Amino acid sequence: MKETDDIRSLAAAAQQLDPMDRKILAVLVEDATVSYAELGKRVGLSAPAAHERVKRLKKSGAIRRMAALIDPGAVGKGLLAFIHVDTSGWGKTPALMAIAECPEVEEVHSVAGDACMLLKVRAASTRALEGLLARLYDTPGVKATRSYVVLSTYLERPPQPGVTLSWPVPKAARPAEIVQ
Amino acid sequence: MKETDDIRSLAAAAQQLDPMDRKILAVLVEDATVSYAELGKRVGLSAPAAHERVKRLKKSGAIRRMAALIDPGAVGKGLLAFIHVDTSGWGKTPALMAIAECPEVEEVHSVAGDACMLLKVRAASTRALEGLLARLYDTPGVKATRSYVVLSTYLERPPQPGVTLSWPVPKAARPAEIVQ
DNA sequence: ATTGATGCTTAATTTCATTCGGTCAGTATG
DNA sequence: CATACTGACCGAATGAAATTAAGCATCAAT
Repeated sequence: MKETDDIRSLAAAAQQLDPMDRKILAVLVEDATVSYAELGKRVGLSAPAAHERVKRLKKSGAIRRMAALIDPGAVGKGLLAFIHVDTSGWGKTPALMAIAECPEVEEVHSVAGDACMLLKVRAASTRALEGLLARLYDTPGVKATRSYVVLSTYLERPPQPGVTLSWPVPKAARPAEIVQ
Repeated sequence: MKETDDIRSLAAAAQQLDPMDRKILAVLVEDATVSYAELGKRVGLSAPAAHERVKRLKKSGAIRRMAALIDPGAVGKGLLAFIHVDTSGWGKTPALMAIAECPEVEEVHSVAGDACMLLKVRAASTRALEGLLARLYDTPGVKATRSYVVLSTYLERPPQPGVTLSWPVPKAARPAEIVQ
């Protein structure tokens, strides 16, 4: 039996995405409402085959879930901001993580660089943003915050399956090759 | 006829989300695969009524689209970074906007604060991130960049329909009330 | 060569989306 | 007030799509 490098085979098995899988992902990331017949037609497969692939992609975790992407403005959350949080000591305290329960908070990352934590926040108003900042400063360990309020958004999309294969050589940018 | 404040009625008509709409959005943001019968059951509506609501939410733009949310690791993009870009002059040049074509670039915002542009980038490796930075520095008008590489992500989700109604009064945090 | 596994196909079945009247409450209008 | 209109809902019916089933080709390993 060929049981080499089994250590990461669990992850590897789940990540073996052939070109067909990538094509399917590319379609579904853009529009998850296509019928399996239509999806199959676009990638060159029958409906049940496409269905089988999608089922596998879901089970493996490559597709986390199908979601409705809503217009923040429509739900009255027109203000977007990124907040850098400096903490004293280790940032990931339960008290700080608790803000993740606010529906305003969309992302929480720990980052390398001069900030400990980075938050993406979408609120109804500057008043609401102030409320969130007040809550942040109330949290033990929070030393300082720097807010970057978004003036306008030119691009915002979920993770894409595509990867740029060749980057331009510095000082001579030419069209980049893209896969999927 | 009651034609008061018609100026913003175009937007207003599209944003009149009653509590039922919010409930529907809350369900669909989490799982867009539920049947209309199931959706109706969860919000207290018949299948056709739920269907009608969703159709209206789509048409009004409150629901932008249904999308598959994929695991970045599964497609080999394990590196996430936020890049602040300082530009000389006005940031939104066609040359700078062109990087939006890279599938690595997920977000492009102009922000208030000490950075002109803010990018959210997901790449396969530090090598790929370097390639993107190289391309950035090749772009006319780009003065400097600061990269914040994400060490770990604790929360990452699409826009939520919910809004926090009452923020804790400073220096006395109590459980926040949340609608939907 | 034979077996087993994988991945596909077409065809059949079942579930669900969508359409179609018809009812009810609220609201303007004669 | 009564009437007509509008908007939102429901149950039933129809049509489309998801899902299952059965059979076939390819490939790897015995």
